[in-house]
Amino acid sequence: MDADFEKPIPRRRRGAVMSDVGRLAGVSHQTVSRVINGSSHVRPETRERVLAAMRELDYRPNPVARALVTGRSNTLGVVTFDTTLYGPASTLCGIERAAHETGYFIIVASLKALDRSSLVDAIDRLQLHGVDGILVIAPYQEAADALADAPQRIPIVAVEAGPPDAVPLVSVDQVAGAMSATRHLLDLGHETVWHVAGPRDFLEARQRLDGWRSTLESAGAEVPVPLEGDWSARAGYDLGRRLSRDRAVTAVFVANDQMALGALRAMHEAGRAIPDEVSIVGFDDIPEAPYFTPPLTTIRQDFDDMGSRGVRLLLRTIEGREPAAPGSKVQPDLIVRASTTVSPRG
Amino acid sequence: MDADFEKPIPRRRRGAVMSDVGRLAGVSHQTVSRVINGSSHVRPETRERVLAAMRELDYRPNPVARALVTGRSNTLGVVTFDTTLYGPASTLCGIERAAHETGYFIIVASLKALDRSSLVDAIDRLQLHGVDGILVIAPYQEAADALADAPQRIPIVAVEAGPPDAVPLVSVDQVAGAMSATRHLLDLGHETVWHVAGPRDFLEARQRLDGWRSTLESAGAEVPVPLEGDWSARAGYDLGRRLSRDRAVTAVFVANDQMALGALRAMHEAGRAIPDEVSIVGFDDIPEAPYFTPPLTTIRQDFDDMGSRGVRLLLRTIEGREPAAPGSKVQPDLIVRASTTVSPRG
DNA sequence: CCGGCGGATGTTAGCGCTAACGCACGCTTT
DNA sequence: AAAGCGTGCGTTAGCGCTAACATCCGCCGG
Repeated sequence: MDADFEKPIPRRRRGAVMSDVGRLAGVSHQTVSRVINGSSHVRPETRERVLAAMRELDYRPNPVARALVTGRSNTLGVVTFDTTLYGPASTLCGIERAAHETGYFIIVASLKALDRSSLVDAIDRLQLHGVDGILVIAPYQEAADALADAPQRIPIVAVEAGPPDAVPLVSVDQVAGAMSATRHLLDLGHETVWHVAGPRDFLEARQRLDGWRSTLESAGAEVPVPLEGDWSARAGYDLGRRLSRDRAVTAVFVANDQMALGALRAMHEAGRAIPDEVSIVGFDDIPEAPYFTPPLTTIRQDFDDMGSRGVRLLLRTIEGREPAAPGSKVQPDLIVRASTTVSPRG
Repeated sequence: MDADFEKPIPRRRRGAVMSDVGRLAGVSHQTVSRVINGSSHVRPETRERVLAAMRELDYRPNPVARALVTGRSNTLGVVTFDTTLYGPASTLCGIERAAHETGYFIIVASLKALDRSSLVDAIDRLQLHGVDGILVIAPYQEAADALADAPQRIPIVAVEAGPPDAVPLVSVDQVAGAMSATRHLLDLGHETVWHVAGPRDFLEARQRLDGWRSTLESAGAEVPVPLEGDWSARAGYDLGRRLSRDRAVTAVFVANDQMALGALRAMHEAGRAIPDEVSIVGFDDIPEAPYFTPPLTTIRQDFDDMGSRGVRLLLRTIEGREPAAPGSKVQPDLIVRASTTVSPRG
């Protein structure tokens, strides 16, 4: 007993805790807490002493303990599905950067399957883990549906694509992008434009398809049957071969740059000159696009920016300002390079 | 007092907690804890009742509270530096997948600067946040140095590259990869092989450089002055233009596929036929490499696998089996495609 | 001269969980 | 039959922090 009493210093395996700081500064742990949380009711002199003690002990508050009591963790959850695709990967990167700048951590939950239960499950797990808000990068129909009727106990923002009105959404205007790609080709004198679409369960793929179709229709051009790929260069190649056999094809709008690369390759192998015989437009403007053979005309999406805008929106919601901000939609840019030119029949 | 006694149900804003489950099952909250943690000292019948109560209340344990008391969080930290590069992005993806499969969460801290303090800082923040272990993807010299003398209170594993012996390392044998690339070119009859290297502060860039140089030296070939790029297609293009002006250049080993793409483009523009006049080998085997013009001969690295092996190693260390496993090094594969052929002077 | 008020601080309760011990019970051992 | 021991639970302390209240003190007006 006495022995215990003689050594009041409980040697911790971890760093100093709040009461250690308090003891050294001659105040209670609560005053230390006040200093940390910027309470105004602390005498400047006391504050200084506490700050000095914190420095001396190299004290850092324990976020886990704080999270337990406040229910807030300074952590944002991100639900994503396939981080190797250029879009999601860049978006994630932008999110991370933006979160980091505002002092938040990012915790990632990736989906194993594309069904609704796995999306709900991921949101659930993140929530349980104490995140303050969630960003969802899951631009396909199932996810959007699931998101629309998921129980939302904490703020959620969808990035890239999502259900129309259920949650705030930060996205690029896919329809407008597809329209300007198609219009660009039409303006070059092509009678019509073929389309290599993305997987039909991807919202973006559908929107690009819609933009393409409507532009063709309103221009009175024939609407060819669209082909459907899986975003990969391989799919673009396979589909490109099909297209290369049809001499009527002079212009193709491909739903992303990787598939466009494959298409470029297929055309080249088939002896179809690009852009002289066939013009091709991609979508995304990946960093490599200017170095394709030929350099690819494409639609630029700023994923990085989208990520950071998503974070800012989410943070605003969390901080309680806007209860349900509507989100925002950015216009993409057409980047004209060497893969498109006037129609050979013009 | 009596009023309080009458309403023992404290309506919670969040879900049920352990004692709610206990109350419903007619046991103490501790017994619920035992059931959850699989203690053997619970009667099967009691266990069933607890399980039923959990199901009825849709109870899920609070990981934050658990983390506070155990000091373990089922969360792994990942320190990364630029997730848009193919390598780190894929590795991160592999890590995420592997972690997810074993029930761990991933929390990401990306470095803003490439100096040592920011690496130490990132590790620190992750640690504070309660992660159980950390994976570092920071394949450049500064980071390796910082890692080597960082205070390691929790298990750390380096992935892709790191300090030789300070921490367990999971990596691909870069030197061997560079050697097989260079040897491939030499075997095709090229007198020597030029090199477009990565940034010199990247460990991988140096190792590839070393492998290239040593192969040339041991073959008695002349060692040209290597060029240094920043991994981007643009750099590959700029450097490729330089190389294209020198008619002596018939074989180039480029340190990654993106730069190789730029080099391909530059050669093409300069009218240098590939592979007939100039052969080019890349490194990484990104998914688009087979669709370049021409399809790129390259060295395949399995990043995804590396990520998951990193996680497994880390988990083994955390679980306390191997205290300091040495890590492992995988051999990369040479993938021969159409960008290389026999020397035009052969 | 005293009640009152508000600024600066301390004390007390938890947040939801696990660890450590306590204790009754039934069974074996000497 | 007394002592021992393992099983199946309950009780009690925290983990490190914040929120809410309690307390002290100096200064004001009535």
